[in-house]
Amino acid sequence: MARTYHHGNLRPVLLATAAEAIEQDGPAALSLRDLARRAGVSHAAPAHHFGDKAGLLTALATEGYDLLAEAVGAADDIVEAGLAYIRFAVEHRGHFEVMFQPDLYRNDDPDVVAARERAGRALTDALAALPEPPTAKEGRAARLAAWSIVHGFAGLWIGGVLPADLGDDPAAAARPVISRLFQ
Amino acid sequence: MARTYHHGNLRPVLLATAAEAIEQDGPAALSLRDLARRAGVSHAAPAHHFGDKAGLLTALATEGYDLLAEAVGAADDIVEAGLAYIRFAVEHRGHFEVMFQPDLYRNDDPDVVAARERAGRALTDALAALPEPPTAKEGRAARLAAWSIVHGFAGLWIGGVLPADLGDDPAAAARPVISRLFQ
DNA sequence: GAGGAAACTTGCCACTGACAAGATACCCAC
DNA sequence: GTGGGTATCTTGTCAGTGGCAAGTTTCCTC
Repeated sequence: MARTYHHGNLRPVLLATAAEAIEQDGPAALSLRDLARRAGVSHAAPAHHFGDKAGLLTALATEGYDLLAEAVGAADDIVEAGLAYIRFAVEHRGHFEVMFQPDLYRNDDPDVVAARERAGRALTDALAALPEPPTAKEGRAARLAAWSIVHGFAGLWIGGVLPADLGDDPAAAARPVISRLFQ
Repeated sequence: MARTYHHGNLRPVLLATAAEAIEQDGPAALSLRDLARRAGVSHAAPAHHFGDKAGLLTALATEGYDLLAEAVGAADDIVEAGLAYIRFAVEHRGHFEVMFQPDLYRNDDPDVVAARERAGRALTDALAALPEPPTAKEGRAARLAAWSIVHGFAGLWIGGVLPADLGDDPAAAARPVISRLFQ
């Protein structure tokens, strides 16, 4: 691949490299100049596509919510949807860490808001299989409980505070845990 | 309060200011030099007490785990312990955000490891009130489920992705949610 | 009150994000 | 095809940051 003046595919490459870098060193250590170096472009090239650092992370969060919606939507069982959520968080840790840290990006950006709503719908749909709750209030509590338990397990797993003898398969470790909520 | 060469109380002041700053702008935006300015000392003063930025955040995480252990330990009911966890996360958001982002600090520092274990014991103790599980495996799943649901709710609340009409009292909003797990 | 340690300062360097201005390649109307 | 407009990328610069080294001031102990 000859180096031309135009990279031609810079935006997605930067996003992918950013996700990888965050996965390794966390969002705080992310450097736009490092991304540019890895992509073989000048230090100011990222700014053209994303404006600034927050812009890049906004795009990354948007991509993350869409990936999450896809992953959860593909599950056909309620527990499987929860495990898909956890699998997404661990396999796309870079995206996940950004998504739920609103200080890192423009939380109210229209694109990210729309993507977040799509993901929210996918989660709600997955929970539609639950027995119809007696009141709307209880229905909401049930949805929040399900979301909380999978989000919490994912966060703890990523946070590195869980005992090491849980193994290295988060879905396998999570199954008996989240099953306690749906019985 | 006359300005003397020796600040005299710099370490705790820096920790408190750091927690405040992180609460406002997130851990990524934290600047040691800004902390030093706010405390009225030179830009290199923080390094004396903490070595480097990771050292300061290590101390902050340690303090956070101790505060968490205290908060959870003071609750006498299992649901109350969960709500105390969530209240801690929201009221000490600065500590909380650092604690579960291992990339930010020295995760294996002896002090922070010890504090983390103290907090873990406090959580386990709070769960001792649960009915004795038939197997050790189920007992662990129950503990992880409880930890996950409160940790997840706290993370979602802080992440700013929960619907706004939940109000502004996280404990009140969380009670019906986490109660679903203990019934 | 002397000596040594602790607390803090000044000065410096490499790196970063953001901005401005310029260079190059692409693409569409004609 | 070609000329002009535009998207893409580069070079240059600036203030701010973290970390290190060396120096200064205060405290504390014997």
